[in-house]
Amino acid sequence: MPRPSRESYGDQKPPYSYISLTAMAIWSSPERMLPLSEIYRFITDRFPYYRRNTQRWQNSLRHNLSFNDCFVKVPRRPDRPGKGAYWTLHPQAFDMFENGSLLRRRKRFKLQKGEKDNLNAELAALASFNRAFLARQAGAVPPPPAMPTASLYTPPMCAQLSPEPAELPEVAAMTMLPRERPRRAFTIDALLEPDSPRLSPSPPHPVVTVQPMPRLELSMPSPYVLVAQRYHAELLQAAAHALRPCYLPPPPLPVA
DNA sequence: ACTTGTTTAGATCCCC
DNA sequence: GGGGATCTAAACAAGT
Repeated sequence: MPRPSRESYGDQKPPYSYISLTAMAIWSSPERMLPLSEIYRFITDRFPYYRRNTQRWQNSLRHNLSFNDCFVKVPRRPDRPGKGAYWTLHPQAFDMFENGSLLRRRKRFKLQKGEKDNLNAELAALASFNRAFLARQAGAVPPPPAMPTASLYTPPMCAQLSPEPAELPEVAAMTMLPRERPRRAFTIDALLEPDSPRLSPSPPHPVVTVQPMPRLELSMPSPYVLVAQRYHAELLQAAAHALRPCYLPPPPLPVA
């Protein structure tokens, strides 16, 4: 399929890849994770170009989410039912943009086979936990299985959890499309700089300030779970609260 | 029925 | 020119 010329973004199309746009959307959320529909909304809110031909670019975006290891699908919390999972960025993936630039990736982010297997196993276990949680809420007998992995809850990892979500950079006014490719670093935080009224007339050019990319500790174990950890912790709290009378300890199973 | 997610395929763009 | 990154299209399965 013919790809639009690189120059064609000049009139409308932003110079950012779908990966970049998705990363922006995810990064803009308080929990650093969003369902697909919210990612769509982020993009259409800020880039009028994407209000057209939605089927085309949304298909591409979904393809990117699935295809690229830099995006991690986190099962929904049982107390937040809805369609589709949440999507988050693999923390190590922040390193894949040159100098934090969203314009072009330095290198495709690829998990090692083992890493990917572990990740999938943990997320599958989490999804399984959620199903059991829901079943139990619905009155089913079997208690939720043990939480997915020790790695998520071992003290060193728990100690890294911040009590509150990381500060949210306000969503930037990004409704105006650049006429030419910016020549300076284009970081997620720069894009998400302090808000301005979203529906007010856009400035003639986007205001882009250069800020250092947040450097993440790449040495931390299971780095993808920074978001999932908080998610799990909340899940446990919710479970303990909602099911206190019967959740701890689980009733003994009837002996057949 | 519609949305979400996965996979495959083929094309262009861009850096080396 | 080769190879990686990106874009687009399409088919299909699964979930809501």
